Amino acid sequence: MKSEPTTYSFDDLMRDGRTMWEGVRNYQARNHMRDDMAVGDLVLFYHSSADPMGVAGVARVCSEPYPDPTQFDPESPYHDPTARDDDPRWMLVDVEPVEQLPVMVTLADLKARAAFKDMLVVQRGQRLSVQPVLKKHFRRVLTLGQANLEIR
DNA sequence: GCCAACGTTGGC
DNA sequence: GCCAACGTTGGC
Repeated sequence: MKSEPTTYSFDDLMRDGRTMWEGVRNYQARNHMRDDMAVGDLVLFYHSSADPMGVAGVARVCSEPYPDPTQFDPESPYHDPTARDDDPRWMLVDVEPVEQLPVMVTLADLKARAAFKDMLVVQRGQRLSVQPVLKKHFRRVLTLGQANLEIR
């Protein structure tokens, strides 16, 4: 999951303990949250448009998908006037922090390694803010980031 | 600040 | 249903 750290960083998530992944307004990204994520799934938290860019930490999905309340809020920058109460358009999940990576794994790191050649986030023009990660890539990021966490 | 990629909108 | 125009994302 990508976030611009000036908007919401991994540090912010650690401070908050939990957050709604609000504001996703892309159908494919929404579908990943709505259809492909389950409570307990681990997430790579990626800082985009930042210095440095890259994976800052590991988070975990901690809710079922539910309607993004900001779509109904006229005050919100994510307000969607076409969304109806009885037919919500945008869904989200909550996430909680698991571990900050002791060593951030930057986009440059990912691009420099053949192991990540087929990882979506390093592909040119890949803008999806919520995207699937192969287990082999996830493991490798944990290793490079010197995470304490291990996954099976 | 630039611009390639690419999703969405709306006229036809 | 096509596709040009337009807006946004996000790396550089």
